[in-house]
Parts: sequence; C-alpha cells; structure tokens
Amino acid sequence: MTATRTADPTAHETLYRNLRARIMVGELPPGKPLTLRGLAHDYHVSMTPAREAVRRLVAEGALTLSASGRVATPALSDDRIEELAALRALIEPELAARALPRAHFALIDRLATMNARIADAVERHDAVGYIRCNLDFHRMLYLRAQAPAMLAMLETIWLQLGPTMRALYGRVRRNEPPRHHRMILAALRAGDEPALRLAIRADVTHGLRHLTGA
Amino acid sequence: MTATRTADPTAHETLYRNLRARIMVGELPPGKPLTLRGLAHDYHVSMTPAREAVRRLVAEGALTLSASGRVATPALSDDRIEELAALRALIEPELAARALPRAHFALIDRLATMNARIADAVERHDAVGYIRCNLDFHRMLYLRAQAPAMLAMLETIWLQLGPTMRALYGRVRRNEPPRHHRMILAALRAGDEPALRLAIRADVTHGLRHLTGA
DNA sequence: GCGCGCGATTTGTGATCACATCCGGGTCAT
DNA sequence: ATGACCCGGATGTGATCACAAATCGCGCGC
Repeated sequence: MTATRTADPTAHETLYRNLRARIMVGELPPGKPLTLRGLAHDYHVSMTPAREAVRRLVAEGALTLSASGRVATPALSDDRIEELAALRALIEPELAARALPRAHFALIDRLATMNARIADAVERHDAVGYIRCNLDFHRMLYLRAQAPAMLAMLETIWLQLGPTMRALYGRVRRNEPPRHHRMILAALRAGDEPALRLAIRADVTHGLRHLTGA
Repeated sequence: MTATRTADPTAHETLYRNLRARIMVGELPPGKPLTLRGLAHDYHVSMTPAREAVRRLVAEGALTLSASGRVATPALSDDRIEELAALRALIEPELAARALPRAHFALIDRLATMNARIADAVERHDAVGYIRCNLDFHRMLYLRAQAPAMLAMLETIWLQLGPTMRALYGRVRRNEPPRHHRMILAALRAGDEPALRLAIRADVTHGLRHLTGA
C-alpha cells in the first residue's frame, strides 16, 4: 500500500468518481436508466449525495436528463457522434503536438507496453478492457502536454462517447490490432509533429467511423 | 409578449441559468466568493436548489471549488487562459466553417446589425454589454453550424473565461472597434472558407492575447 | 385480442435539520 | 508591536421528510 493518502473524500465525490469511471469505459449500455434512490442504496448513502453526483455527471454530458427529470446514460444520435468525433479530431492532435517535445524515451516505452495490453484485451474480446487501455494510452501521452484544461475538456468528450463505444466494440468481433498506435509511436520516436498529428487523427476517426454506420 | 411559453422551470434551473448568464458576460469579478445560503436567500429558495445549481456550474468550470468546499468564480492562471484561448482557436473556426454554407443573406445582415451594437457598447465603455454582444455575435453565426455538441462545449469555455474577460475589458479603456468582425462578414459574403477561418482565429486570439500580459 | 383509462407505486424536487469543519476576529503573552 | 491561540459565527455535507408528477401495470370495455 502506498496509501499514506487516506484522505476522506466526500460521499458524493466517491460516487461521482465511481460512476464516471464506469461510464467512461463503457460498463453501462446506452440508454440505461438510473434512479437517485437506486444509486443511493447501491452506495449506502442518502439521496443527497446521489443527487449531486448525478447532477455533476449530467452537466458533463455523461448522463442525460429526460424532460421529467429521469436520468439515463446517453443514447447518442449519429449527428452527435459525428460532432464528438470531430471534436476529438481537433483536440487530440493538438494535445499530442504539445506533448511531443516533452515525450522522452521512458514515456514512449511505457506507451509501447500499454499498447501490448490493448492487444491482449482485443485477443480476449474484452470490450471494456480495450476501451480502458485505449483511453489510458491516449491519456498518458496527453498528460505530457501540460494542458489540464484541454485534457479535461477531452475527457468529457470521452465520457459522452463511453456507452456508445461499448455498444460498438461489443458488436464488432473482428480483432482490431492497434495499427495506428504503432504509427503514433513511430512519429513520437522520430519527433515528427506533422506525422504525429496525422496518426492521431487517423486513430481517432478510424475508431469512430464505424459508429454511425452500425 | 411572445410568451405562450410560460412553462414552469425548476427552481435550481432558473438559478442555474441566471448565474450562468451573469458569469458568462462578466458581471462577477474573478475570485468572487459565493455561499449556498447567500444564493438561496437571494433567489428566495432553500439551500437544496442552490447546491444543485452551484454543483452544475462547478462541473462546467464556471465556478471553482476550494479544498474546503467553498465556491467562487475562477481566477485563471495565465497558462489556463492560454489553453482556453487555444481551444477557442481550434473550435470556433471549425464551427464557422460549418456554418458558412448555410449563412444566407438575412443572417449576415443580422450579424452586421449586432456588430453595430458592439460598437455602441465600446463607445459607452460598457464592458458587460460589449462581452454580451460579442458572444451573441459569435453564437448567432455558430448556431447555423447545426452542431449543438460543439457549441455547448464552446460555451463552457466562454463561461470559464467570463470573469477574466470582464476584468480585462474593464481595465483597457481604449476602444476596440470590431475590426476582425468586419473581416468575418466579408469572408461570409464572399463564401471564402479559408479567409473565414483565418478571420475567426484572428478575432479570438487577438481578443485574448492581452489577458496574459496584463 | 387489443387498446384505453385509472390507480398504486415509483421518482424527482424542495425544505429543513443536525453536525463537523472552516474562517475570522479578538485577546493575551512575549 | 507582533505572534499564537482560542472561541463564536458561518459554511458545506449528508439525512430525512413532504409533496407533486410521472410511470407502469392491471382490469375493463370495445
């Protein structure tokens, strides 16, 4: 245990973090309805923290609010998916470019390791494992950009796509080796910013192209 | 009154909308502390809706939460301002480009009218009026892009910059005529997408360049 | 068999209370 | 004069309750 850090987070924050993580990696299918009392019961807290956590997630787009106040995971329209993909395609290359000058060898090495883990998840047909590792791969790179506001904005986009991505990757059985990721690593090693931007953009748009067609 | 729409919004939503609008146009200075009981009292509601509205605004970055849970308008660091400006410079040209094919004459005419209103606000040294009209100008254009997710994301960026922009425009007395806006209108009339992207980017980066130096 | 309406239950909203903690100001000792 | 210290008010957090509205399911009528 490295836990000298046993700070006591508030109830609504633990609930928030937990739900957020589950939504981002696609543990919940699109359109899954949630209830305040249900969440409160599951986490052994009262309704108040559940309300705050849900409200927060709704504000981030991780959950949608029906007209009557009912809350559920988002079931995105094709148009919305296209928009979110376009946002990823705008922001991620920028973050990668900013990370590039700071991407030393140890980072690239760790990225390659994570890439292997992604291949494992694909092998095992583990959809949420695949999504989790894939996001970890991108996040690890973008963290080097030293741009917390950009990264936060990007993560809210990932959040919104979480349930939908799961619904997709759960359907397509064909294994998709991290082809573009290798291009990303090559561009990083070469210090080639234009190539990096292209590789990132290709990775993002490739992964999301199938979502609308299905 | 066109108000056939007198639907009854929930208390926390009216409070949310009101606060959000005030923050976005810079009515509140950076670092202004707010209290749940204070807000609840001002809006004649109990603490519960105030808490939800505040939680929502915190999630959007419109308010910041101190370690002890205290809430205040954000006092942005220079780095963060640069990031948010970069995000605007990425997203806004894209939205403008998507709006361009749908920008018919009536829209351009209305934009020109709003441009005049901006000039008025500058004349009167009305900082919040200037910010409000400026954002209205951009929003009116971007609405034509039919990209609600992108626009929503952009508005959260505007939100975060609200108090800071006010602090800036309140300081610089020199009148800043909407020079770039005329370039935007010209590009729209000519249907010239590259020129439009450049004009938008220039407008955004120009307006925010001073924020770090001051 | 199928659609419709009605009632019981579920669910979100808002109010209020108890409590731990934090912040500010005043006091006292050095 | 200045620093630490301490206490009282202020503040956020969480729990619980009352209430209105929406939803779902069942039974009736067609």
